Amino acid sequence: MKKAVQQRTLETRSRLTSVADQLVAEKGFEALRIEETVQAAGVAKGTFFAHFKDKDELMDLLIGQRIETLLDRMAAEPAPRDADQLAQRLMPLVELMSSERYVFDLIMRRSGAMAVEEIGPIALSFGRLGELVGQWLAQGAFRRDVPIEILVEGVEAFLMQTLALNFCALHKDKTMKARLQPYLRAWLAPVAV
Amino acid sequence: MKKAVQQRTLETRSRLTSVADQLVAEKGFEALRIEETVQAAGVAKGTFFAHFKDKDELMDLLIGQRIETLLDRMAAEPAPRDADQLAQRLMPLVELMSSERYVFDLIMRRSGAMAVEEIGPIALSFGRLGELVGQWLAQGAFRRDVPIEILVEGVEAFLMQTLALNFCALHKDKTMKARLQPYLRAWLAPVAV
DNA sequence: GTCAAAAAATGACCAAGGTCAATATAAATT
DNA sequence: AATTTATATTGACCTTGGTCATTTTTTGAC
Repeated sequence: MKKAVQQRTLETRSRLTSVADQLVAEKGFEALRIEETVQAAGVAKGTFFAHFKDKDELMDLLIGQRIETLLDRMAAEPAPRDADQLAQRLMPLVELMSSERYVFDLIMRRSGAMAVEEIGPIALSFGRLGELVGQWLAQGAFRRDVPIEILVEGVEAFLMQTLALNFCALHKDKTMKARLQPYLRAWLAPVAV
Repeated sequence: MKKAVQQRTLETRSRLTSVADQLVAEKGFEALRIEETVQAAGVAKGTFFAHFKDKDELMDLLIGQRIETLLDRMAAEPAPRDADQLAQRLMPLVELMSSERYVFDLIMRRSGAMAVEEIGPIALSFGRLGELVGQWLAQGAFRRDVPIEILVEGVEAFLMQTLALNFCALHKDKTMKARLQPYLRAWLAPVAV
């Protein structure tokens, strides 16, 4: 049996991703061009597509990394105890996702995977986010009349709604925190039984 | 003052849209090609882009028309009186939006407009949907502790969540109605005060 | 060290959306 | 009817993501 993956492969791949990450840092995700990336990395275009299925897969990786970093920080702090604290805790993620329309669209496309083998970094990080939020909801003063799993999905739904409205001319007046808070309050408040 | 718009213009535009609509009916939205469309309509490619800013704008029009048709039917029936009836009423829309991944993505991109002059058929139809749902919520046995506007946005958020999960391998088991219902029950149920 | 097979890299090429200077047509003016 | 001006159409060309047969490099076996 031969060695499955060569050293060269790892180097090329890491060169591609780091170059791309650098270019994104300079000019944003939207502006990244594959041609530019491969030139800067010193490889041919075809090489790129031997390493990544398509442009989205690279973007998935780059954005997924950033989400993971945010999740690390979010998980390190003590659990939020009410809806407003939860909204507050989610703000770094909101900020990343609203930094560019392109980023939001890509996350929408990739946060759920059509097939198991398609699960990428973003989908994984959203799975992790769901677990984290689930733990918080189990601890704090939140409603208990609905399965936590459903509550978590609702939080994700409102997160997306907040972002979608952010890219909408008619709703530019409010800050995103001010938009997310009332949703989460109404969704998560303990219910008198 | 000169006649602003020529007869020829209307004819060309209508030929383009009807040909495209036909092609979509045959092969789906995803498979529509501009080149194919202009050939079938007997015009040059440039002509298409003199009539539509880009491919999305044509798709917006075609999908917007279908949504309007659904809304006509939905509005004609008596108001749903609880969350389950509301979920039921929304099913035709869910079905359209889940017919193709492409359709869902386009609606996500276009249901809110970045600028007022960008408001297209889909954004208009979603405005109309919001008003319709608002009227229903004002009539039925729904919670009153939250402004109706927020409730409506929540319904839209859960609609999108339901569809997003539908295109997700991990959640293929449930029907979309079965997924939408618990969200709307938990979101809209009257609250003891 | 040599050789065969597997893995990786290459770049010409393709697909499909989108642009624009040039051209053709229609409408208003004389 | 001729002329001018606004509007509509054209198609060659551009951009950019993506493909694939061919070539180069690496690796394991002898």
